[in-house]
Amino acid sequence: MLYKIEEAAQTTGLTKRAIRYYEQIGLISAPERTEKGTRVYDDQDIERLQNVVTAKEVLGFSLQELQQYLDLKEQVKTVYSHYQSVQETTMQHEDLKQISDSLQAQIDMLDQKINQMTTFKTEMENLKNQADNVLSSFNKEK
Amino acid sequence: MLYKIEEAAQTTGLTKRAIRYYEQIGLISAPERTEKGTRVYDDQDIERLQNVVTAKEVLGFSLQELQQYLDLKEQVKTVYSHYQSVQETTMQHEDLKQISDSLQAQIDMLDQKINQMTTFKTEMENLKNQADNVLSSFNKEK
DNA sequence: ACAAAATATGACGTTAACGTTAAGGTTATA
DNA sequence: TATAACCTTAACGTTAACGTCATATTTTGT
Repeated sequence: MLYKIEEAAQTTGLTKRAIRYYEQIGLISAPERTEKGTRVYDDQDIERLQNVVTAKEVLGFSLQELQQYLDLKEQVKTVYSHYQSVQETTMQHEDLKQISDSLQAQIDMLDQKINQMTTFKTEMENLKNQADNVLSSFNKEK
Repeated sequence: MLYKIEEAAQTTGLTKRAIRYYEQIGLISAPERTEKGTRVYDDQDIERLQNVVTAKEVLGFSLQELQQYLDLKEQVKTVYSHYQSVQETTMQHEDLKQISDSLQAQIDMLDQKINQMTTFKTEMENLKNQADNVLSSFNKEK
């Protein structure tokens, strides 16, 4: 399936302006264009956009941070797809270790956030129980 | 222990400007002042500041959203502490149900985010394994 | 084929969340 | 006690992340 920017906006929940902006700052790669310059998005493009939206919402990253996060993912995929010829490329042992370390840092950070969120959630659940207690004692008195 | 704004900034990782700004927009309550107007923070103040910082980082909320989140918590605490006299106050059954529903909405949202984050984490772990695989095959060849 | 609707590229506007500087009071310390 | 280091408010500056025209092309429905 192919989509123009309006449909892309609808399905991702972004505005057209935001999509163009993301393209402009390099957060997403430029999609194909028609002969005369109209942007055309395929399913993979849409999927990536969705991914960006979700990551932004969930991780609470700025677009810059998001950029780095996505770049890191891209790097690993590149490395892995060129796996066989990796010795011949400019990819150095050091670079790979760098990537691995960055990934570990991201994992640790996610872990921390997940733990903190779980704590918040527990707190909220306690609060809700308190509220519901008051509510039920309310109902008894009727 | 009592702190002036500089120390409060150091221990929370915020800037002095940010702390004053948070007070200004009502995100945190105004601390005590000395005779001549210097802000003085006690341990509870600091703890609340820390809480704000963590919540902002982890939840990725805007200060407005954070405001509502904190207000909700405050509401429940107020309700619960006035529990016995709740019938005599202006607190209506409807209001309580409203609060309970808001809390549930927050809980659901946290749950979604936790799930998504866990997904992201798993993805990162897979990527790291890939990177480490390449690394170890690198080492074997030496 | 032509009007209406959608798209493209500027360019300026807006809001949140502070940063920074200025001009004064205050507190600590040598 | 003076003076450096810190505090205060006020006001203007800055950056990110778009919103909102404006103007020109393109695409689409009839």
